Amino acid sequence: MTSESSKINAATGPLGFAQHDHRTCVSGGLAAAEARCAAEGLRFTPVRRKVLEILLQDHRALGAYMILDRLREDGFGSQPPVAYRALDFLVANGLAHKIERLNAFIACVHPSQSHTPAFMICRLCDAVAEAQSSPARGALGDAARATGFRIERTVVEAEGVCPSCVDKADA
Amino acid sequence: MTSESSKINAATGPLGFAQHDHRTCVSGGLAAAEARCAAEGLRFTPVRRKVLEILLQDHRALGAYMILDRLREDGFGSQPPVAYRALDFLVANGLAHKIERLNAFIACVHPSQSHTPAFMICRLCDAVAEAQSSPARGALGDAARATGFRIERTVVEAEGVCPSCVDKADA
DNA sequence: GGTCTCCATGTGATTGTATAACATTACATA
DNA sequence: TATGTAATGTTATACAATCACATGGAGACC
Repeated sequence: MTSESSKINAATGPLGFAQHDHRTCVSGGLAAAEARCAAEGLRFTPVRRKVLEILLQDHRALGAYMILDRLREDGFGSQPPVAYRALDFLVANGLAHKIERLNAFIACVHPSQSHTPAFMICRLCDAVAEAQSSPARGALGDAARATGFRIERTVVEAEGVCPSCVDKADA
Repeated sequence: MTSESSKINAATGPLGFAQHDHRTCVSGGLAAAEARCAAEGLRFTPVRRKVLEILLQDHRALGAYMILDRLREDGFGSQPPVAYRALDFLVANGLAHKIERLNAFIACVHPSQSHTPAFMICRLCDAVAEAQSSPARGALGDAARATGFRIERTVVEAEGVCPSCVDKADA
């Protein structure tokens, strides 16, 4: 990673590219996950919790091996399957998302409701914001209906420049 | 690759999941690429041509190392950068697309016009159909405008079941 | 309490995807 | 012919993902 130093500081950076009190993101996210797992009889084990905590610390997508490094620092297993299994669990249960464009993962910002997420990825600072989408309502949905394709899942990711990087570029 | 045997035969399979005369796909695609490169002063070199030809043979996304194998068979260089550079050229000039969900590549079905493609990926037979999309007009565009995010490129991919696999499942 | 079973965790090894770094070749043109 | 540039080629390596198998703990059941 060559550009780590130019990245935003998550503690003061954007969530949905907006300023916010970042402390509540981690604690709130963990609490919400805990509640959801309890409600649905899922096992929110230490590794899974730790991985979600790691993801919640940044509004940015993390690669599996970055996560693995942090797991190792905290005394967890450090082989790839440890991270991938926890990530699979989190993604399967809507607590995290995979950003296909980056082959990387990010915590979900509203894990309570079921949703079809869309992402905005800043190519300058790597920040990622989650939005709602309903691709099945637009041109894609029309094409699917026309051909008889049955949509089960959609990936919607926009790459571009986030507001704060736009400002910096203009300045 | 475990599921090669269960895949459709491209020669009789769907394009946009519709039956068609597949012979014209390869020759027509190559001719269109040739014309476009000539018109824009791009160099349609032997490797680039071969890679496009390989992609045009299937309406399905091919991984880089699959492409590399076929390049080797035809006496081209067989190291990763050979394939990746040709693919970069094709993608940059709208002659092919990357399917992020699959980390794989597919020939563009209408390379003449500039467009924002969307893809429908069949999880049963791996066929991929290209459609149009205009994500900036929907919920994602609203979110981007609301936050000030400047969209430069979008990835829209739907995973599901294509019409012919739906039929087989029902039968 | 025992012990069985299931699931999660852990490890080592392997496969697949992508790029960095650098040497060489092909070609246009001055 | 000399020169600049784009394309090709090679080696090596980083990053992403999965396979196969061993271990261990939590809860169900007797």
